[in-house]
Amino acid sequence: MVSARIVDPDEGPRSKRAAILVAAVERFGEDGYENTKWSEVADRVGIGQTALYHYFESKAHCLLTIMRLELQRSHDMFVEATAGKSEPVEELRAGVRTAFSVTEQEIRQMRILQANMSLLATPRKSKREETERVAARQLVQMVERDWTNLLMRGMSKGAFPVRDAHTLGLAVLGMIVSVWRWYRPSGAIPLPEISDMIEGCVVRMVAE
Amino acid sequence: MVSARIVDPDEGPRSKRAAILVAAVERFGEDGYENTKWSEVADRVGIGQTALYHYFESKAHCLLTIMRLELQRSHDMFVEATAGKSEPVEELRAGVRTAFSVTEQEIRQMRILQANMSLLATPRKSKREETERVAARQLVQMVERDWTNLLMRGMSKGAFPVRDAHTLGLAVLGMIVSVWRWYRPSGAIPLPEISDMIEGCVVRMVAE
DNA sequence: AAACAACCTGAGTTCACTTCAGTTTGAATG
DNA sequence: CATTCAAACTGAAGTGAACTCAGGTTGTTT
Repeated sequence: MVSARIVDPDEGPRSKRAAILVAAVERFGEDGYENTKWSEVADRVGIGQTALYHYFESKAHCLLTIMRLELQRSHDMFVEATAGKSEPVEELRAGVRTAFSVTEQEIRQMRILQANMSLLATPRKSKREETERVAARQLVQMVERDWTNLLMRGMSKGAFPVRDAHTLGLAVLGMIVSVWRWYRPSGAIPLPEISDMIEGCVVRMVAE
Repeated sequence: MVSARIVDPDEGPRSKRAAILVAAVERFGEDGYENTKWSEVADRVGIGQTALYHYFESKAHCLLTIMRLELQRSHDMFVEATAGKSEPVEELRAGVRTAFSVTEQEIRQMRILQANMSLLATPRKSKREETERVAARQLVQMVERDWTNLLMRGMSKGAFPVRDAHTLGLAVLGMIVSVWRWYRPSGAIPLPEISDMIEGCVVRMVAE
């Protein structure tokens, strides 16, 4: 089940939290966060608008939760995919490939994450929102460090020419995530082709 | 003068349009569009909130205008910088270098553009907003075509290996503009260094 | 069946953006 | 110098979507 990913452990049996997150991902992903009325999400779940506040402190709190969960997933997938690879170039390729091994739901989550990244910059007034924001921010840094560390390992092993690993990592990551700004499943180019193209680009950028 | 760039030809002598745009770029660029109150922009210019509506139909109309102007500038600079270069690799390098030859005001404009790109996806209700949106959208496509055409020229001349020029162009462009998400003039790495790093990455990506 | 927490609701509030119904300013004209 | 006119501006009122409040309902647990 698609929603299984975004179920948190400590939820009551009649909780609609997961359903709200799924509905919000759909609406925020298709029409954008600002363009989506919070009450539309309630309608889609089949509850009144005010019931949403039983689960999330605000519309922004829901958005931040979606972003945090997606960042957590991205980080976990990266670690899982690159673990146990001894050859730096293979590790690099694996990192790129997992970034594009995603379901349609996850594509929407990536799109939401990219479109609202700047939300993580400024502090939130309410406590629960701020908690999610800080968590998301740390995960962003963790993902950046994932890439930086991968590059540094390759450089120290002599597999990659020595360059500023941090800036190079941000460039690689920036190129990968920029895809979610324009890619649509209905588009002309299938995702595996894009993945191969980016993989080649990243290898040439880093290893030559 | 910095504001000279964003003065339109047909303005009365006491018009505050340019001053509003400058103030809006500052505020939207520092705190973000959503985080900035429209009335704060009025305060900074030294007029009442309602006076803003003499120049812009809405807060969004002002934002779209800023984005359109920045896209126009980016396109014009690209064309100017790459014209007359006969060597594809030199043309490529020139394209990257001009992308990073920017003032602090222009950095803020790029940041605003990147952060609110998704606004261009859905139609606007009011006429003047929609006009700006469509113009901005066409300029985005023009900038994408600028890069695609540059790459195709290099491929047909045999200077670059043949690849899908459109996807490759989007990847190059995506990597370049992703810098404006994290770069701050106060940061540790100076912009010329970042420019050199990206220039090298792009050349390896495209020409090898 | 009593108690309790989880879950939900309609009515009302707030805040920023926006509209309205005019007023002021200053340059051009007779 | 007075008149005219459009550009520029204003305070007060309106709007809509996010949010709060003061309770009501439901299902589980003891």
